Amino acid sequence: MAQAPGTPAPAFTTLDDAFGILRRSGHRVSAPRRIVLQGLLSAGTLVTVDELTARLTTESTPLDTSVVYRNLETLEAVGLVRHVHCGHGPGRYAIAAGGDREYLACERCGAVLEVTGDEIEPVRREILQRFGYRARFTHFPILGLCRACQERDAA
Amino acid sequence: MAQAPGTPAPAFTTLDDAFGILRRSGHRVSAPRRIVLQGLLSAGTLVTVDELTARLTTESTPLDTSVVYRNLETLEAVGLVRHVHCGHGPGRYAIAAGGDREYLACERCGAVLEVTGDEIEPVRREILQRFGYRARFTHFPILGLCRACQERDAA
DNA sequence: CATGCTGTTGCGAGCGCACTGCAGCTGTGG
DNA sequence: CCACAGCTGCAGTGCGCTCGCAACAGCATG
Repeated sequence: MAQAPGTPAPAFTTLDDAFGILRRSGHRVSAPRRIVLQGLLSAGTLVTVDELTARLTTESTPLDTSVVYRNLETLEAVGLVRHVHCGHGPGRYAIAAGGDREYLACERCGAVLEVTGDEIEPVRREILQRFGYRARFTHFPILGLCRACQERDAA
Repeated sequence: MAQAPGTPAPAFTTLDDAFGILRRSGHRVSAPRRIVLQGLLSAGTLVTVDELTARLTTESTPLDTSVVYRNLETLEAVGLVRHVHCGHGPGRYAIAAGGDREYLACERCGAVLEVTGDEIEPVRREILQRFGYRARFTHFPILGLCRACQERDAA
């Protein structure tokens, strides 16, 4: 239920919405910021900073990875973006559209399944009952084998 | 049920047992190897490479971190050691005593709860039923808040 | 529309963790 | 005791991410 640390879920629909949210929280709407947000929106899925930077650099002006990192951090702080760490390797970012999401990732093929807090609640309840831990898979997903990789294993 | 990738569970009881296992799998029992294994055994809990190196360097001869990494890798390959990644930060290593273990880690205080595969099976079953993923928490734990930190939050 | 404050950029440097290459050394089976 | 893998020790590399700082540019304000 709770969103990323100390942030409401804005659920913006247009880029201008997002820019408004940024301004209202005391941030500026700079060119790199616009580009990053737009790039993330058009990517649609989880992307790494390098992927995002590469994609956005070819399409327009050069873009520094440190700037991308800083912007993603800012965007995440106001709730427009979230990111997840799937096993080793770099973090993956996405637009925070609507409520919170929890993740399952495949250790073999890298597939990431995104589910809502409600869908995963029974799992969390099971864990809480048995071990007393209040689990969150918003930032560090459940890792394992997806169905396809299990079937590939069976063969 | 399955142990770390492609390895039986040796369940050694003494250091000499462990050395025998090493030799039988075509590895040598060198001084650093002995020291690392002994250090890990006497640590009792999950330790990082840096902690282990520091602890073992003061007690004896200098020890290179790359050697420690390589030895831990070898020891893990023969099933004497395992390691887990709790959130950000370095991996944590422990003696692989007996069957496989799965982990829950607290994002706030860093506490790590170690449970058996059997204990966590109901959780895995729930996940498999609902999402088709065969989850493993042997290498990447369930992250969340431990009981103590939840109570601290409530207050 | 001009001004100034302050958040942001761009660039280099740096950090933590982990891994690699290689020459020289050493445990081990014969 | 010997020879030959396997291992050590050291320096160096790579990746993901962060920081410092001077120059720049949104944005509120007059």
